[in-house]
Amino acid sequence: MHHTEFLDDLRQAGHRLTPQREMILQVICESDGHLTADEISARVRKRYSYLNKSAVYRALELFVRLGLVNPTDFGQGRVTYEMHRDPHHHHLVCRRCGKMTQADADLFAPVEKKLRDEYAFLPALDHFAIFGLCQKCQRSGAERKGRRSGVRGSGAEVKKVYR
Amino acid sequence: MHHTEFLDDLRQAGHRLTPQREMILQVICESDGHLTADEISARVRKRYSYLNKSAVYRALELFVRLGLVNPTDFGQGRVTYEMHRDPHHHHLVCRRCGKMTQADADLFAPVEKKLRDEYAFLPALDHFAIFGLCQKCQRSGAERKGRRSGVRGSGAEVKKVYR
DNA sequence: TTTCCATTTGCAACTAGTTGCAAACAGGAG
DNA sequence: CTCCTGTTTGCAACTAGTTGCAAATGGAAA
Repeated sequence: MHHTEFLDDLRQAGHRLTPQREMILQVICESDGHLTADEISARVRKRYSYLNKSAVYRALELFVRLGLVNPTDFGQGRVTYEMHRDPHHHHLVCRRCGKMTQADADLFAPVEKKLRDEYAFLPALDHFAIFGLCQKCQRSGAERKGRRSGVRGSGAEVKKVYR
Repeated sequence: MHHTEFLDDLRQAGHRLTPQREMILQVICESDGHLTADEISARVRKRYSYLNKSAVYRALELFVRLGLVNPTDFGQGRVTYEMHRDPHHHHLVCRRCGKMTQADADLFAPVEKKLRDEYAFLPALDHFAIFGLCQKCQRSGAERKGRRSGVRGSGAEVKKVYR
């Protein structure tokens, strides 16, 4: 998959093909991992004199809107981006050891069905980062120090930023 | 439910009961909606001379960790907080008109089961904000302007920050 | 009641990301 | 090829949130 494949997508959708956008897309396309906005800037600037950070964020926003790129927030205080590739996947992130694994695209199929059928809501359930405990950390952790009443909380600690 | 109920929770968990923490918890407890960190600061300061923003963020992080408070990121560039109350709920947010509705706590039950059984992963699936299109906006929108290949994308636009 | 120390606060400097606006420019029309 | 206009960029100032550190303090122990 070469980034030039996508350049027509841009123009066809009525957007302009600027060198900044092309370089940014190229950099993301050449990487097979998750890149932060800052990493993308750095890589582009190796080849292209200067590039403003607003342009990077605005280009990323556009690519995400067009479905070319997927953003993921792993809760490290910065969002990462990767090319959208099929088949889709979700990320399972262990809150204790940080280990990351992948889960199938169809994980949320029953949720999607329920939301459509019972709530008449068409959800966007692409590509989530799901926090929790991996197998190893479930075993090692004694953690659940019971609370006075069983009322509050499902138990799992919920970290800050999620969507 | 009065905020003093929770003060023992703090101490029992080995944390100190400071006036800042008490006032912050009280403010969240007295509100039945979602408050931003800034709104919380403002409300506390009406009663308590001064309060630093670091203290607010650190207190909120603690309350979230203890399961007293739920954070939600509605994608407006700031996280909101509310008391954790049972029964639980999730938020459905329309990406076009912004309308917000609630969904049942058990929405993710099948996902949780699958992750436990097939991935040996214990997820924290409390209290999500799910983006998509509400019934009205599904009807009104012609939007899906077909793409060259059916390959990429589930269709739904994925906004920036999600977890 | 006083002492003590780990925890917590305030502060200031920092990072990630956003926004409004003027200048630059992609790309279509003449 | 040149002109034109709406789009996009660069910039600077801004917001939300984080971090390291010194000073203050909750609360346990003497």
